[in-house]
Amino acid sequence: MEDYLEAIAVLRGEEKVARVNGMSRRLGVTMPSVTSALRKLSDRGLVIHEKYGYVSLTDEGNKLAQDVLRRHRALARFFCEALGVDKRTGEEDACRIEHVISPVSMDRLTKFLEFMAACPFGETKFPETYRYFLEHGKLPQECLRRAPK
Amino acid sequence: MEDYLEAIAVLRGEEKVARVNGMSRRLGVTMPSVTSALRKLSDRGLVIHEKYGYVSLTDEGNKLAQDVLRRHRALARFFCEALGVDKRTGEEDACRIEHVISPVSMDRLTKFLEFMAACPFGETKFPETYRYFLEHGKLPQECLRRAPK
DNA sequence: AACAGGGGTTAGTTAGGACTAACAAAGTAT
DNA sequence: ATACTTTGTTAGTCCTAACTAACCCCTGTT
Repeated sequence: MEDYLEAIAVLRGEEKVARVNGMSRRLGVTMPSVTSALRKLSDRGLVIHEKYGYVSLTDEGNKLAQDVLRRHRALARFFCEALGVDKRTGEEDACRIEHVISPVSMDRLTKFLEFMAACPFGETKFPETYRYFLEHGKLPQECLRRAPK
Repeated sequence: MEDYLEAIAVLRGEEKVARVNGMSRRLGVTMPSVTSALRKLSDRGLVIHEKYGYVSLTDEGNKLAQDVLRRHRALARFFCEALGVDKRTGEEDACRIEHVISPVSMDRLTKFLEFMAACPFGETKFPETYRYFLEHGKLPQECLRRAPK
């Protein structure tokens, strides 16, 4: 179901509106599958979908969708940028993992990306400095000192 | 299904033999679920299971189980040791992700762990040095030189 | 105004994977 | 040897999430 929410959010961003057909193609499922998913999501108060019309998200649905997207993007970045996996594969893995990873691990992974970004010149002691970063939310003094500007 | 194979391999390691009851408790499912899974796996030639008897793996089943275990252990190590996730959560995430991660990403993750382990004093330029490590299978000269012995 | 054709829906199926209830085999104790 | 307990199995049900086939809406063309 999260996939459907995510697809709606992305389509509305890319093409202004989300329709059954677009979702169907994006998700690689048939239109009846989309229709039935939308009915369920509508029952749960997450999407708005009047018959034969456009699809949009309720506030609650949007919150969920944005959260999935956040996870997706972080995972994709991790695989592609950090681990050097090709974009296609990284995206696919993000798509599957985003639904099963725990909040705790997700949080750590996000922090790891921040840590990488924060590291002056990419130089660091890993995982020692990362541990410090986790605890204090910033790099240790001696690490920052090495980075003028 | 991979979970069942994995459970058999682990139980045979821990308690010498795998039985339905043990698998049931380890996997958190009822015994009928185990029985029915075993029938399927047996049909596919992956496990050997005579009624009311012990459960074991065929060569092919064992190969698959060992592969899942390898993935599981690498993922758990990554979450726990690299990212600093608590053991419990790391294990749970490994359990779920091991079934959906692509071979490519799994390979990179494994390499990342090797990279971490190989890094003298844990000091490195990430991700630059990691990229070098990926390409050449070892740390660059100037990095090794800093590590006497 | 009729009518194609694409988008959308409904109805009905299938497959996987879990569950409960009830029964059968094995093991253990008296 | 028999009765009880534990372990396993069978049968039948449910739920989810996909699918196909067949039927609706809508719009643009002529």
